[in-house]
Amino acid sequence: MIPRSTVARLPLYLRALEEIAADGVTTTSSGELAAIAGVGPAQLRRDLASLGSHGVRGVGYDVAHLHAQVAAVLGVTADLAVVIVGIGNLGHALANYVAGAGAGEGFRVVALLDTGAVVGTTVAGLVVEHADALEAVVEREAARIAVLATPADVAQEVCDRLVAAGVTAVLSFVPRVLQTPDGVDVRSVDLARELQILAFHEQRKARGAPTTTAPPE
Amino acid sequence: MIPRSTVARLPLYLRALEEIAADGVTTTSSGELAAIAGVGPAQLRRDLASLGSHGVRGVGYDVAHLHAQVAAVLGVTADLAVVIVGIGNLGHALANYVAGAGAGEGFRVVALLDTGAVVGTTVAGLVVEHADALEAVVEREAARIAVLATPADVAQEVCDRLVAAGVTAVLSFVPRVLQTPDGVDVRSVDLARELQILAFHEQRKARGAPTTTAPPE
DNA sequence: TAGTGTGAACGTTTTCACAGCT
DNA sequence: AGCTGTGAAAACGTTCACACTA
Repeated sequence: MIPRSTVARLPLYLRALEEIAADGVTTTSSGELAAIAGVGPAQLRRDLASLGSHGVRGVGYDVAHLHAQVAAVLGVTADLAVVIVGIGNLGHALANYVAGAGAGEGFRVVALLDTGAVVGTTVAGLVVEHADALEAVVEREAARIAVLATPADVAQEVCDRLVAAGVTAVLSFVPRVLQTPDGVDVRSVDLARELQILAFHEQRKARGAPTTTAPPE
Repeated sequence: MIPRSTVARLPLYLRALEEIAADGVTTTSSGELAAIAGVGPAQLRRDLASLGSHGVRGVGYDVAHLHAQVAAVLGVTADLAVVIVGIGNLGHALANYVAGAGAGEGFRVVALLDTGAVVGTTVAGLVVEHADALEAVVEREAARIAVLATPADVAQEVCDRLVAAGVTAVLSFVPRVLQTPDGVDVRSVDLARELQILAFHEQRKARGAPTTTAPPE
C-alpha cells in the first residue's frame, strides 16, 4: 500500500515537521517541507497522498496533524524496546544517542549487552549485562528490535541468537551481510561502503570534470 | 555509464571477494559471490558486466583480477585523505574504525578536529586538533573527504567551512539534511531514520501478519 | 556441462502537467 | 490565486530466460 521508497522518506518529513513546529509555524506547504527534507515538491505530495493524507488545496498542510499522522504510520507513537549488543565506542555512542532524544520519541533502550570489561558498568543510565544472558534479556523485555555493534566475527552468531529469542528487526553496524529467516528485517549501516561510494564519485569528479567542464582557472 | 545502484553494490562485492580470497579460493561464480553479497546472481552478473568485466563463460571470475578491477572502479587504490570532525563517542569510534583496516585499504585518516576537552589528546594515533584550524588542516592535508560527527546545531556551519576549504565529499552522521553546492557529494547515515523504518515494518508485521497468515500454533 | 553476458519483459519510482478545490 | 492530489509519461532498476562460449 505504501511504497518502500516512500517509507524510507517518511522519517525525513517527520523531522522536517518537527523543525517547522519548533519555529511556531502551524501550516506549511509541499514546497517548504520538501526544501527542508531535501526532496522535490511533487515527490513529497505523492508520498503524503499515498498515506491518505489530507492537505487542503490552496492552503497546504496542518503541521501538528501531519506530524501525528506520519508518526502513526511509522509506528513510533508507543515506545519500542531496543536492545543494544556490543558496547564498544560505537555501541556506547549509539546507546547515548537512542537513550537521549536523538532517535525521536518512539524508542526506549531497555538493555545493553557485552562480554568484555564494560559488563557491570553504567552506560546511558543502564547497567551493561553479560551477553550470556541474551535470550533471557530479550524475553524479559519482550524486545523486538536489536542494534548490533559487535565485532564482525561474532555478528552472525549473535544475530542468530537474537532472532531465536524473538527479535524481528535488526539494525546492524557490522560490515557483514547477515543471514536471517523470512520475517526478520535487517538494515545495515556500513561505514566502509559509504566511504567507497564517495570515493567513486570523487574519482569521477577528478577524471571527468576537467574534460567536460572548463578547469577552474 | 555505471548505474548508481550498481555503484552502491560494488563495495559489497569487494568485501565478498576479500572473504573468498581469504579462504584461498582463486576462481568463483556469480552464484557464490551473489550469495555472500546478499543479492541475486543475475543482478551481480549485470553489475559486473556494466563495468566491462570479463568473466569466463563456463568457468566464472578470477578472484584477484576482479578484486583489482572493482577496487579500481571505486577509486580505492590510492589512499584518500579523510578528516573527521567531532570526536565524541561516535567520532572516536569512527576514527578507530577508519584508521584500522575497517574501511578497507583505500582511506587514511589524516586529521581529527573538535572544540572540546579532547583537543590535544591522542585518538587512533592522531593528536586531536582544534576546529578553529579547520581550513588550515584541510588545505595542509589536501583532504577531499570529511566525516561529520558534530552536534546537530553546528553541522551546517562546519559543513560550509569544510566545503569552502576544498572538501568535495561529506559523510554525515548528523540527523539534518545538509545544504551543499553542486559538485559536493553528501551521504548521510541516520540512526533515527533507520530505526523508524524498522518500526514501520514491525508495525506491519504486528498488524498484518495475524490476518493474512495463519498465526503460529 | 557449467556459467557468463544480455535482449526483452516486468516492476518500481520519479517527474510532469494540470484538473479541481478552497 | 494558490496549492493539493493524481493520471499519464518517462526514467530507472530488476528479473527472466536463453544464446553463446570455454
